[in-house]
Amino acid sequence: MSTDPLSSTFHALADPTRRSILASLTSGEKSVSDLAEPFDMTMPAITKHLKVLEKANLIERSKQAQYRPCRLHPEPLKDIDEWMEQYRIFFEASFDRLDDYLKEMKTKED
Amino acid sequence: MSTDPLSSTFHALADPTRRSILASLTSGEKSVSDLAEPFDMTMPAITKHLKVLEKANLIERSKQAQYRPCRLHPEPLKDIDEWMEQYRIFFEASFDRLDDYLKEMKTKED
DNA sequence: ATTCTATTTTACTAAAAGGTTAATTAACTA
DNA sequence: TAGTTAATTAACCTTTTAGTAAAATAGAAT
Repeated sequence: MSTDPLSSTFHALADPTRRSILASLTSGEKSVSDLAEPFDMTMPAITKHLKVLEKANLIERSKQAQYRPCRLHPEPLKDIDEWMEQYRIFFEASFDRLDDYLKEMKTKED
Repeated sequence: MSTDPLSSTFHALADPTRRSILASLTSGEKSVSDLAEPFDMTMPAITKHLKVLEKANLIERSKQAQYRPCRLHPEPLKDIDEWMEQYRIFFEASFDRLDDYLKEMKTKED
């Protein structure tokens, strides 16, 4: 896997378990066991998924007694949102707006 | 890699070469050789990257003589954009708006 | 001090990713 | 028809991923 931030973020999101963990964190901080509960998977597997999310900077961790709670760190999602910007014209555009855009491109060529 | 559409899309985007190929296609249809030109990589490697993009439905291909031109198919990006929706409150929100949101959540609990 | 609970680390596995070179296919060109 | 160009396939290699089971760590509770 490439190590640039955008690649790390996309990679972390390319797994349904990890996306589900993130969604679970939208309702607040959670322990590892809480996060693991919905999945038919051993704890070490969850630990690994959390490491991937942590390396992508999508979660932050702390310590409370023997717990290592996780919370959402949404900044990398903002970076993805900004990366998407260059494509919005292609998927958000009405045909009219795309047509305008293509005409604009042509004008710049002259 | 998981085979659900969102995972395929995120996986395809988790590589700088593939993101660069997509960006290159924003200026229109391109042949494989055209797409390969900026990279210090053999043609089979590019062919593989194109297959990943194609499986993720991010590009479409056609035939013109001995060429197999690619064009952008942006729909899966729209799906990502929609998936992001649930997180916008966390990364787009002013602190005030996030505060409102959290109060709203609390209200729902009662 | 011992035991229980929460989590991580280690060691191992199988499959997938991302690249290579060499061979192959397909269509144009002289 | 022979040769050239465009692209893919086949075979191979190395690293990473995603999981496991078993052992280790750390703090809480009895």
